[in-house]
Amino acid sequence: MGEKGIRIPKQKRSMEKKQRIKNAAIRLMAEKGYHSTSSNEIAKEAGVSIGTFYSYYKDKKELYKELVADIYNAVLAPMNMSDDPGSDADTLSGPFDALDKHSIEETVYLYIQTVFKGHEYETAFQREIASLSEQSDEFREIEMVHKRKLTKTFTSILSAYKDELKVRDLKTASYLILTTVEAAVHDTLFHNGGKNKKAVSRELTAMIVAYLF
Amino acid sequence: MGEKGIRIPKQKRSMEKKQRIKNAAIRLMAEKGYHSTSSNEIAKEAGVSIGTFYSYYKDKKELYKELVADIYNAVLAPMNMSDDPGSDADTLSGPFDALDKHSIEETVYLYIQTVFKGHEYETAFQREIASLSEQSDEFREIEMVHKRKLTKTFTSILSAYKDELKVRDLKTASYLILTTVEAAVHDTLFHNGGKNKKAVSRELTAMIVAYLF
Amino acid sequence: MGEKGIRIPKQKRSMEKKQRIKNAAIRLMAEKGYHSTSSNEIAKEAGVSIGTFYSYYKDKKELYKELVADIYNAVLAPMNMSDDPGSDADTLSGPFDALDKHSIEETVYLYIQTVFKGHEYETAFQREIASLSEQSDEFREIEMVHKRKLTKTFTSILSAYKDELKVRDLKTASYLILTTVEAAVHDTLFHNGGKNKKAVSRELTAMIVAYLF
Amino acid sequence: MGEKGIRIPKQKRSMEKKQRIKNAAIRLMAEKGYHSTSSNEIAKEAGVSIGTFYSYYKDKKELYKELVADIYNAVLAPMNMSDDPGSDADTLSGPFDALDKHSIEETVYLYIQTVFKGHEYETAFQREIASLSEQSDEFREIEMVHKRKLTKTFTSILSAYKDELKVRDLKTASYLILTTVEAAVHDTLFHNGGKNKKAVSRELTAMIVAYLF
DNA sequence: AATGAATGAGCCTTCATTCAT
DNA sequence: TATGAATGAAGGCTCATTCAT
Repeated sequence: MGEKGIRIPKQKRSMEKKQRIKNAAIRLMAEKGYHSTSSNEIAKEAGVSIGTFYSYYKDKKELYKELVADIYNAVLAPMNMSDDPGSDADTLSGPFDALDKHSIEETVYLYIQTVFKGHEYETAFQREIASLSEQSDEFREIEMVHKRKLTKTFTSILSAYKDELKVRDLKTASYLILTTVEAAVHDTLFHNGGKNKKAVSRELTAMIVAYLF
Repeated sequence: MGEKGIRIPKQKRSMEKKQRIKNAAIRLMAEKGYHSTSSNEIAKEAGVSIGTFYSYYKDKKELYKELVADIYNAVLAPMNMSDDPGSDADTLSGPFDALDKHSIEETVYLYIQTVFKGHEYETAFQREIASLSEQSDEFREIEMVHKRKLTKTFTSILSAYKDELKVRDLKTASYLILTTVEAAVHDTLFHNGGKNKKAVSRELTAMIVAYLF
Repeated sequence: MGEKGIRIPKQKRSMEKKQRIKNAAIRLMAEKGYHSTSSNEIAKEAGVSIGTFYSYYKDKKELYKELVADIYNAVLAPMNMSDDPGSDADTLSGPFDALDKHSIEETVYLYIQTVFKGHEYETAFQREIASLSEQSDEFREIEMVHKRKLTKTFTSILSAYKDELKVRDLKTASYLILTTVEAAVHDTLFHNGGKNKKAVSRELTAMIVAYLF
Repeated sequence: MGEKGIRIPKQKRSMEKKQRIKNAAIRLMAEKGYHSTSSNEIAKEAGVSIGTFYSYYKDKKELYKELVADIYNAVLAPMNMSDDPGSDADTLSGPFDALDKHSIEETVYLYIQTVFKGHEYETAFQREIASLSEQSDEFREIEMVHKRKLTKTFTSILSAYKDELKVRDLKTASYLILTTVEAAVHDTLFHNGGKNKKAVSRELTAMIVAYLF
C-alpha cells in the first residue's frame, strides 16, 4: 500500500548521511552481528534519527544488501570484475590482470594474495556476511551473484594454460580451487587472526600447482 | 553456576524428556534457524511445558551448546576421537581407524568420504551450526575444541608417512588439508545439494595426493 | 510462520482477564474511537500486560470482532435471533416474539421500542461500530451477518399480515422499514441524546402503519 | 488562531495549488480512508511539497474540514441553501426550488431524487465523511450546521401544505422524513451499490405521502 | 513562497523468562 | 516436578509535523 518513497540522495549532505549510516551499520554488525544490531541502534550510532534511517532504507535487510554489494564491489574491483565502477564503496588498489605475466607459481601465489587482500578489507564484517549467507538462502543469493562471476573468470584463466594442465575436469577444478582458497583464507584471517598467513599462502600455492600441473 | 538449580536428569523419564526437547530443537532450528526458533515453540513441539524446558536448560543458548556437542560427538565417534563414549547422541557407524590399511589414494579418499558422512548427518542443522559459529566466538570455541583434536590426529597420521611425503611443514599441511576438505564437503553438501559429490571427491583426492607426495 | 497459539481460556481466572480486556476496550473505543485506542492502552486500562493481551487476541482487529459479536448477541438475543445462546456477553431482557399478539399499531410500536432498547446497550460503542462499518467492508460484513437475519425475520412477520397490507413489494418494504427504523433510532440516540425518543417513536409508528395499511 | 500563519491564498497560482491538494485528498481518502492516508502521501499525489501542504493547512484535520464543507456546499447549492455562493467547490446543477410546482407525490419524489443526486457526487468520499462524523463529534458538528438548515427549510415547506397534512408534530415529522430519506439513500448507494434505487425511491415516496396526507 | 530532509513519539508485536499453583 | 499464564523490555516501523535553506 502506498509507495514508501525511499530517498535516493544525490546531494552531498544526504550522501554523507547515508554513508554515516552504512559505516555505523558495518561497525555494529561486525561487532555484534546482524541480528543483535537494531535499526534504532544503527541510527543512534550514525547520529541520525530513526526516521531518517527509514527514509533511506526500506528496512534493515535492504541496508544489509547494500553493504554486501559495496563490499563485493570494493573487493572485486581490483580483479577487474566490478559491475559498478562508480560505486560509492571504497576500492582496493592493485589490479589482478597481471596474472598471465608471471610463472605459474607466481600467478597462483598472486591470486592467493589478492584473495587475502579482499578478505582483509572490513574483515570482521565479511565474517558476518559469511555467517548470514550460511543462514538464509536469500542472503546467500546476494553473494552468489558475485561469486559466480569469479568462477567463470577463473575457469577462463585456467583454459589459457590448458595444454600444460594435467587435470581434465576443468569446471570441478575451478570450483575446487576457488572453494579451497576462499576457505583457507577465510579461516586463516577470520579464525586464526592471520598469524599463519605466510605459511598458508606457501603451502596453498604448492598444493594447487601440484594439483594442476 | 547453576544458581537456579538446573536439573541434571538421571532418571529415564527425565532423560526422555530432555531428548524430546533436543529433537524438537534440532528439527525446528534446522528448518527455521536458531534466531527464528523460540523457546516456547521448542517446548510446544517437544510436547513439554515451557517451565519444564527452563528446568532443564538455563536458556536457549545452553540448549544449543548441548546440541552442538552432541552433533560433534556423533560425527567424531566413528573417527575414534570422541571424548565422551557414553554420549547420549546417536553415533555414526563405520570407524575411521582403518586409514593405514590402504594405499595412499584410498586412504585419502576414505577420509573424504568419512567427512562427507559426518556432514550428511543432520545436514541442515550442521549448516546452522556453521552459520552461528561464524557469528560468535563463543559458539565457535565449542567447535574448535573438537577441531583441534582432529588436526592433531591428522598430523600424527601424516607423520606415519613421513618419509614418503614431499611436504615439510606438516602442521600447516594438516591444517590446510582439513580446512580444504571441510570447506569442499560443506559447500558441496550445503550449497550444491550434493550433486557434484562424486567429482569433488575425486578431484579433492587428486589434489591432496599430488600435494603430499 | 508458526501458529501463534492464541489462548482459549476455559479457566475462571482467564475468563475474567479476557472480560477485563473487553471491558477496557469497549470503554476506550467508545470514548476515543477504534483508531485512537492502542493495544497497549487497552492492556494498561485492563490492568493486564501487553503480552497477555496478545496471548488472547491475535491483534486489535480480532478483539474488535469479538466485541461486535458480543454486542450483536446481546442485542439480538431478546429478539430470539441470537446464534450463540451461551455467549459470554450480557443478554438484554424482554423477548420480541410477542409481536403478533397485539394490534398492528402496538406491534410496530413494540418493534421500535425493541430496536431502541438494543441501541441503548453500550450506546457509545455501538456508535463506533456504526462508524467502522461505514469505513471498511471488512467490518461491515461482520454486522451484515446479523442484519441479514433481521431482514428475513421481518419479512416473514410482514407476510403474516399479507392480506391486510396495501404494499406489494414486500422485500423492499422490509428493507425500507428496517433501514428507516434503524436510522431514526440511531440518530435519535447517538446524535440527539435521546431527547426526542418519545416523539420519534410515535411518529415513526404512524409513518410505518400509514405506509403498510 | 493562526499563530503559524496559515496562508489564505487569493492569487490564482495558490488557489490552484490548494485545489490540487484537495483533489488529491478526496481521491486518496475515498479510496483508502482518512486514517490510512498520510499528509505526505496527499502532498506527493498533489505534486506539492509537504512544506507547501502545511503552509495551507494547519494539519490534516483542517484540510478534511474544508473538504467536508466543500462537499456540503456542492450538495446543498442545488437546493438553494448554500451559505457560500462563491465556494470553490463544484456545484451540482438542478435547483430544488421547483418543489411546489408539482403534485404532492411528484414533489416528494423529486426531493428524494435530489438527495440521491447529492449522494452520487463523490459517493466514496461521502461515505468516508459519514464514517468520520459518526466517530467524532467534532466532525459531526460540521455536518450538523448544514443539516439543521435543511430541517428548517423542510419544515417551512411542509408548513405551506399545513391544512392538507394529517401530521400534527411538524418538527418531528421533518426530522423523521429527513433522517429516513437520508438513511435510505445512503444505504442504497453506499452499501447496495444503488441496485435497488428505483424501488426504494418509489416505496419511500409512498411511505412519506401516506404518512403526511 | 516553496522545498523536502529530518525528526521522534508512539504504534504494533514478539519472545525469553519467571513464578504461583 | 511440572505447568503455562503472565510479564515487559525491546524491536521494527510509520507518519504528522518542523525548519533550515
